[in-house]
Amino acid sequence: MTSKSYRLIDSRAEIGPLTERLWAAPVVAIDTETTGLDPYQGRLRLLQLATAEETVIIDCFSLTREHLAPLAAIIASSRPVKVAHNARFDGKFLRQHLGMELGKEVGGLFDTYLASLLLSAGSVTDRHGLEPVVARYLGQALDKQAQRSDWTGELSEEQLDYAATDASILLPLQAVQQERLSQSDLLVTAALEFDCIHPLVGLELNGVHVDVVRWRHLIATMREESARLETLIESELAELGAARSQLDLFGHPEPINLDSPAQVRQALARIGIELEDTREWRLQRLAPQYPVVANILRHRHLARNLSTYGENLLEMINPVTGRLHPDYRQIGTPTGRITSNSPSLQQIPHTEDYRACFTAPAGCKLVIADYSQIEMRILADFSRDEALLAAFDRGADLHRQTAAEMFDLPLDQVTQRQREYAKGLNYGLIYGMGAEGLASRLDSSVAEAASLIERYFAAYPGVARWLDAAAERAVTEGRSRTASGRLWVFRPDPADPEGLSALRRVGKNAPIQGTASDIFKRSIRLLADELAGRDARIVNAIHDELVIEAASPIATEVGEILARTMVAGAREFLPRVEVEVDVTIADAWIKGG
DNA sequence: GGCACCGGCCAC
DNA sequence: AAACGTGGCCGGTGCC
Repeated sequence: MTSKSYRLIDSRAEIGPLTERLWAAPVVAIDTETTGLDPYQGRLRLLQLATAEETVIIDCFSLTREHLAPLAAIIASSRPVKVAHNARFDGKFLRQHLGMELGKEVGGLFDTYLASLLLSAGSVTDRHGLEPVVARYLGQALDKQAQRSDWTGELSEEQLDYAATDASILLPLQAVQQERLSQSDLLVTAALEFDCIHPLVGLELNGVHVDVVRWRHLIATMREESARLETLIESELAELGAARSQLDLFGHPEPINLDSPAQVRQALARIGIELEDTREWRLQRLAPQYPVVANILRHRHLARNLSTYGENLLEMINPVTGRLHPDYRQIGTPTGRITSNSPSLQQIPHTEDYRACFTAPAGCKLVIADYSQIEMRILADFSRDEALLAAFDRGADLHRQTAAEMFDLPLDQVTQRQREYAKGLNYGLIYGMGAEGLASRLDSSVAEAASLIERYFAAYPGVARWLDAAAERAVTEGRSRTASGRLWVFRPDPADPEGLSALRRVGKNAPIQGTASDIFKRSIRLLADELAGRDARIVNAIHDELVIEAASPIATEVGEILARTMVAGAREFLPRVEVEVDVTIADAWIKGG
C-alpha cells in the first residue's frame, strides 16, 4: 500500500516547496475530508493531494486560506490535471473555505465518479461510490469505514491512512478509466462533463432566492381552499349515500382520507361509480357529471402541491445563505440530463403563482433563457428532413404550424391552447405514441387518429425514416449514442412482453434527449466562462433553460451573451439546423412571450 | 421505525 | 387505453 508513505502538512513553510513539486507533476489527485456535507455549515478538515511521487495531507484546521494561497493556481489550472471522485463536492468546499476554483480552466479536471457513470452507459445496477468503482476498475478492496467518522477533533492514524489512500488510489484509477473511456469512444463526452463541474459548483453555491413571504401566502391560500373542499366533499358523499358506517371514539362518522387512492375508490364505489383506479384522466371524464368528483380532483391537486412544495420547500432554505441550494446530479439520467433534488427546482409548477415566488434579490434581475423547441431541431438536424429544416430556416414556430395543419386554420388563428396541444402531439408522435394513445388524447376514433399520424409523417418523410431507423438500431445494436458520443447500452427486461416496443421508443428518444443534454452542458460551460468577472451568476438549470441572476444595469447585456452563447453551444453539435433561444428579463422566474 | 413499493402527478 | 421519453417526490400501505 502506498498509503503509509503520506506526509502530514501543518506548517506554512512546507506549502511553497510542495507547490513547486506539484507544478512538475502531470496529474494530481485531490480529495477533501469535511465535517459535514453542506459547504456553508460544514468545515474543511483535510485537503489531500497525491502525485506518483508523494501523498500529502494538509491540515486545514492548522493552516489558513492565506497560508494555502500558493496552491490556488494549481487547483484552478488546466495542468496538472486534477483527479477527484465527485469533484463537485470538493470544489464547493475549496471555493467556499479556501477561495480556490477547482477546474476553472478548461480541461483541468478528471472526475472518476463521472467517468464511472459514463462507462456504465446507463446501467441502473452499477454503483459509483469510490469503493465499488475501485473494486470494478482496479479489482481492489477499499475500506470506507472512516468516511463517516468524526473529522472535527484529533485525527487517528486510521483516519489519516484512509484520507491518504482515498487520494492516492485515484491515480491508478484514472489511468485505467482513461484507457476505458478511449476504448469506448467516450473521451469527448467525458471532456464535456468534466468541463461542466466548475460551473455546477458555482450553481450549487449560488442557490436561488425565494420570496418567503409570498410563498407562505400561497401556501395559506391553498390550505384554506383544501380544507373547504374537504368538508364539502364529505357532505357531498354523505348526501349521495356514501357515508361510512365506521364511527370514531366520539360516535362521529370517520371521514375518508382523500390522500388514499384506495379509500377514494371505495367511497366512489359506494355512490355507484366503479373504477379500476382513480387516476386523473379517469376522474376527469366523470367530473362534468359528478360535482363531487370535480372537487376530489381539485382537492387532490391542492394536496399534492401542498405536500410536494408547501412547507417542505421552506425547510430546505439554507440557514446561512437564506437561499435554496439544490443538490444536482450531473449525470442524473442515462441520457445525460442533469437532475436536482432537495428541492427539485426542475418540477416547480409552471403557473405564475409558484414561479413568481422565485425572485431576483434587490439590485438584480433574472435573465431567463431557454432553447426554442430544441429536441425538434435536433430531430431536424439528425433526419435532414427538408420540410422540418425549412420550417426552422424561415423561423417558423413548429408547434403553431402543426396546430394550423391539425385544426385546418391559418397560422395566425391558432390559439395558445391549440398550440400547446400541438406541442404535445409533436413530442408524442416522434417518441412513438401510437394511434390508440392519440385517439384517447383526442377523444377520437383510432382510425381517425391513425390517419392523422399518417398525415403527420407524410408531411415529414425524413423524420419518419430517421425514427424508424433509430428504433431499428436500438433493437439490432442494443445501444445508442448522442452527438457527443454519450453511450447508453439498453438492458431490456426479457420477461417484459412490451419490452421490444419500449426499446423501439427509447431508441427514438435517447439520441435526441441525450444530444439536448450535450448541448445544454456545453452551453453551461461556455456561459460560465463568459460571465466570469461580471456581476452575474447561473442560479438555475432546467434541461433546456438557464436562469441567471444579474446586476440590474448589465441585465440586457447578459441577455445578449446568453442568447449568443447558447446558440454557439448548440451549433457545435447541430451543423444543419437553425437554433433559437428565447430570453426574458424579469424580477421573478416568469417567462415573457 | 426504517424500507420498499405503489398510485399519483409535477417538470422538460 | 392511458405504452410517449427522462426524472423527483409525495402520502399511503404493508413488511420486517
